[in-house]
Amino acid sequence: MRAMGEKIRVFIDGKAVEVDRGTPVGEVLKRAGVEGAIGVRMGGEILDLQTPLREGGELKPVFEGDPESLEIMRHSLAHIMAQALKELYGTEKVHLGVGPTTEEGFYYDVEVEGQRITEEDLPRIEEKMREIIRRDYPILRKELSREEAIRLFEGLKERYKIDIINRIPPDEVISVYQQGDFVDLCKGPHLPSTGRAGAFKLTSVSGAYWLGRSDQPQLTRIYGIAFWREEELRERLRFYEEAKKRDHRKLGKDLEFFLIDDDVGPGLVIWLPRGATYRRILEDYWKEEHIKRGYQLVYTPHVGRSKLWERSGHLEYYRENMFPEMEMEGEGYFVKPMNCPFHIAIYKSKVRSYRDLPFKIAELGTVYRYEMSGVLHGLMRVRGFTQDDAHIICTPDQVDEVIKDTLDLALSMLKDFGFDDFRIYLSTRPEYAIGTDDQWERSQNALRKAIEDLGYSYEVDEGGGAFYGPKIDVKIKDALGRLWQCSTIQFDFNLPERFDMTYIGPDNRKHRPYMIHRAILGSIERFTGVLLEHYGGLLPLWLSPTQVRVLPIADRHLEYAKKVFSELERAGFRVEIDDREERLGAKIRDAELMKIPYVVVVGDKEAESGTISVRGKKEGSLGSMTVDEFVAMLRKKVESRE
RNA sequence: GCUGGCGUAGCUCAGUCGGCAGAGCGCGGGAUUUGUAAUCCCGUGGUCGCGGGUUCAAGUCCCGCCGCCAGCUCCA
Repeated sequence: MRAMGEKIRVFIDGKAVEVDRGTPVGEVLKRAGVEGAIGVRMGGEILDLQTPLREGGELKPVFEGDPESLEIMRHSLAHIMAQALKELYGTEKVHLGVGPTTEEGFYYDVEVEGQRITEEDLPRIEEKMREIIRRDYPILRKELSREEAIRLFEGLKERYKIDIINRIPPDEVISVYQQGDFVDLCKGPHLPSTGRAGAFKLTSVSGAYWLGRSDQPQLTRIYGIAFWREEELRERLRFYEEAKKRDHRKLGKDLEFFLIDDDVGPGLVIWLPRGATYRRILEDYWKEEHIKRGYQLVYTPHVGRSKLWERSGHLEYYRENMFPEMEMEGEGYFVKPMNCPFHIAIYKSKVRSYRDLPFKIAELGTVYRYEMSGVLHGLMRVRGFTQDDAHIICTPDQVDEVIKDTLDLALSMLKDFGFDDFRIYLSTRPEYAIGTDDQWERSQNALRKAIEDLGYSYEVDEGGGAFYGPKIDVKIKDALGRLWQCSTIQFDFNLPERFDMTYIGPDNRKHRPYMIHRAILGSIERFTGVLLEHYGGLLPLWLSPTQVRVLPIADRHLEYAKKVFSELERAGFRVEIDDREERLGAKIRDAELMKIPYVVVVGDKEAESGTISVRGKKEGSLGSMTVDEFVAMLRKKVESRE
């Protein structure tokens, strides 16, 4: 394999070294006088010390603690876990799938014959892993021919590994890594020895399909997280504990925002008075912003005739996501999974001139979709939800302007809610697509230009668009850092054709318009879930269902409390009064637990001087002030959406 | 839908080996009139998710279903 005598040049920290082609990276580093590295970065690739260097180039040594080093260490931990499983359950009983790294750790997909691995087994597996780490096996790399590799893994009864080998392109090197008597098919990179592994913990067990396909067998996926230092690991575990408290499902219950009732049905949300108050404020704001931007607001029905969904193509392409058909007077109806056909009916109700475009209609449209029971998740993934939907119909010339305006609206609304950490994705033409090249090019350019003009960075999902058009998605993070799609701006070259939508141009002839679907919050439900987690339940003042709670200290202060209460109410705030016979401490505690932004305490002192004592959930005690001063402070915060 | 785990009072949870279904909070009544995160006393509250089975006896063991949780697959 190694062509003797052939030299390659590498550069390390600006220093040039000449070595034989095929010299292991570790040897190369030693030659360059670099010590203590556990691998190198070469271009986009991370290579470990065991890997023979095939080409010259720039090498960046990777040391413990570098971000790339975690990748190497976590990868080795996956192998150590696999070895532990083999030792615990028998080499021939454990069949390995894949064992990659994740953002915080690693997992391995395995099949253990005749055994069910549960979370109770994890401590035992961890113990065995620590033992393997203590044994400090050197981790050796070997390169094999395809035949040798297949023979090796047939002997080990590793059917999934053979499956992988058969998928490796013919020109790629097949490598295995060995530690002790454990051998695994693997590209690497790995630590020099098992003893170098850092702090880890196995966190959960779940099922995962082989190759990610539901027609393939399901393996057991064991997850772990890993860091170099014990302290970092503990901090991460603490973060998960904290995140549990921020879970919108818990907050939704504690703060009395919403309810999902078993008798009503899974994935169907009931908005309780406090949640409904918040939602009303949100919807009012949403409507105002849309009217400002020239949208017309509409309402459309929740069901529509089967033949409408036939024409729209939903029955052909979307039926498995729809609630089943119902029948009435010999006619079929479906509950709507989308609002588009209704909005199109509005567009088509009149002859439209180019002078009427862009035509922008918006609706908080409640749709119902069948989602598999296993995917339902609080407010984030439900079966009935309200999209903040809009459709924009415009001429080809207006596309740039329309998209820019739409993206600007989307991002400025997200910012009003306090989100500035979002990710923007541009999805382009897939292999199978309808529409002309000109349409695709024009719309993809419009999308790209809008993002760039507004000065945002984005990722391109090449070929990730729908068959009927390209799109921009904006995703925001929940408490655990999981991304949820909220905003979407999507071209549609399909429906205008299907519904024969037209406008009359300046040439007095019919033309086909461009149509854009878009949602900004995505759905009120999901957005609320993300918002609750983002703020840990303490919503900004303008969105808080109760903004102020007035707490009289004793019965005799009730009259003055009521006066303060009505002054605040008259000033336009959402106020409550806690007139229970409880101690102040208890009333404060309850207000804190309900995450009420401000409480106003009134007792003898305040009644006498005509003031109030203010305590903010975030700020703590703010001392005494007049109601007018307090109102001015609140107004400022509401206006700035603080 | 799949794999694994879980389901006990309105909420959070305990219930050992199969042997009388519990606590705190809440809620109702009473006492207390209170100054920045829980006042005290008394009372109230159960189809142990649903249905079947084993057993003298099932919250507990077995089977089926429903729901929830984690992940897979899929999506706003």
